[in-house]
Amino acid sequence: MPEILDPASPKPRVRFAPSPTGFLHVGSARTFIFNWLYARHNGGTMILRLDDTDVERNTQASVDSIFDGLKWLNLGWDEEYKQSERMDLHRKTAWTIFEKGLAYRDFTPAHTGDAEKSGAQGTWLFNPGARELSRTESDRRAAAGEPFALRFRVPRDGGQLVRFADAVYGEQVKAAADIEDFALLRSDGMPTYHLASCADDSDLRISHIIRGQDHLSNTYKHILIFEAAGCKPPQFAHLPLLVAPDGTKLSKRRHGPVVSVTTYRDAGFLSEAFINFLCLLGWSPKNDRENMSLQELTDIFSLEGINRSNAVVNFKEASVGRAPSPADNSQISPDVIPNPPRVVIPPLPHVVIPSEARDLGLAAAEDTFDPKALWLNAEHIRALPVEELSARLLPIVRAAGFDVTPEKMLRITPLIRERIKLLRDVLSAADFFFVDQLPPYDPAELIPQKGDAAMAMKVLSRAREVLAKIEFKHDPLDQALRAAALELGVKAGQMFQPIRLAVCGRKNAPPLFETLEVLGKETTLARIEQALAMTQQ
RNA sequence: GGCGCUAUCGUCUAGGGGUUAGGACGGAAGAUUCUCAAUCUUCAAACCCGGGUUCGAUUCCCGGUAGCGCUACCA
Repeated sequence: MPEILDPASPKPRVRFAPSPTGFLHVGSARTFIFNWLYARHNGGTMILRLDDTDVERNTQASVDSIFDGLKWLNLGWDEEYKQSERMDLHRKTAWTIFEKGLAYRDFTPAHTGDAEKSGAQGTWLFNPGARELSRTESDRRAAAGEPFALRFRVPRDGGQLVRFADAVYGEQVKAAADIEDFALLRSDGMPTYHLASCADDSDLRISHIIRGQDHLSNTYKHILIFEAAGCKPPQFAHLPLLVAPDGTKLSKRRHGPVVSVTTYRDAGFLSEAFINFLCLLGWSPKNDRENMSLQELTDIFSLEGINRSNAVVNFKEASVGRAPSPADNSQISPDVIPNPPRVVIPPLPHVVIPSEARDLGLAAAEDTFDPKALWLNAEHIRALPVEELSARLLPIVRAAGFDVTPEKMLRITPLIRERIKLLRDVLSAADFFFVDQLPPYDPAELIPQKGDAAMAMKVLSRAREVLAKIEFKHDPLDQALRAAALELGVKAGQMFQPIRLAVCGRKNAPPLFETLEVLGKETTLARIEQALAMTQQ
């Protein structure tokens, strides 16, 4: 419940007001973040309000999805409301406007749709005759039970102008004559978005409305409502839209799950990196800083840094886990599906055969997201203390079916920390630490650069001897294996590479000595043994 | 169709009447290391078009074009 604040308080009150008609997408998430940042920067209040006045399209699944996404963002909010529980207020506001003569009943049946829309020339402003209906006539028909919508009586003459100052887009002016008589109440008595939104913003004493630019032209209507209701309009700040690489607005149908916040979560983004990334779209600190912590963002965020042109989220379209579509032939529109299918999950190492396939699986996920988001995520991963990163990795590894102790994970983490861009990459980057049995690999890969099968044999058998009798610590391993290489007359690289392959099952892996140290003598020797057996065939 | 908003490298952006138009991601090349990654160095890459104002416009003004938004008893 709202705390009672001094109405003259300089502390801003902002709100994020999603309508639960689809999953939380990245554009909405950014709006939430900017509101939150503004509130926190100024010591204000962040309000979450579910704008659920469209009973037809609202779904509980969507509400869940929005909370899912916001929970992951982990920013929190101070107050929470649901518009559907405040309809008395909305209606009261509507009738107040009506009593002032600034709204009228329109008994015209609702537009049935696109029929006239396609062929429409010019702009529809109001239904003929409705505006002029006398109050007594209007009251009589209403009393007789005739359905009507309540419409705002937009001033039609005198060349009136509606104006407001937008913190981002500057002074905005529009001729009232160009604004249609929009509805306040539907014929079923339900408030419309415009009415409910303004009534609530005023009642909740919202000081700043920070929202998508798609509402810029709606704002004139809102100004009209605020004024008709006798309220002072809040400050407005419209945000440039986030669009897809093709320039169109983000949509699940067209662009797939990449537009959903939960996709980023499931792919292994750190929420702080995701937030950082979103902040850089349409806003700039103007000092070339890019990699920023939440605290830094909070400290330097300001409305002045917001720019006016749309920003593209540079993802690769539809390369991410396309809906398993033909299977689910649900009739609901794709935009309404609350939790889109997850990203292609890199196949589990112990299931997959060729290492190329593994790499491809990973590449698919990485190619999907905006490269900058990936880079920032990698930066944030590296900035995390090892303990923290390890703790975040562990549940992912376990969920993939590997039994790893926190202690072992903590030893593995420093080895892969600079090699992963997404948390999920741990599965492909550290797979060989988790499995008992390495997936099969081509024995030909054991052959070192500028070497042959004989050299591989020679190196591996020598390694087997040497490793059997030394301590598995970085320095001794380093010295012993280099010495062995010297004895055998091969280059260090030619010595290390067959061992790496035998032990990791692939060519690219973390540094050898650290790896052996974590893997331990027993596993290492067993894998070298296996490799030797393979080269013999 | 009407009304509105926007326009700097591929992408995110800084800048602003005179600049070698800056940074970042991504790309390319090189250095480095036992591979990969990380790191470092270097390179390629942009002011939508046309008028006007001005000694001088990428910057200011107008027009065009393009993109986007609104134009519902959706939000």
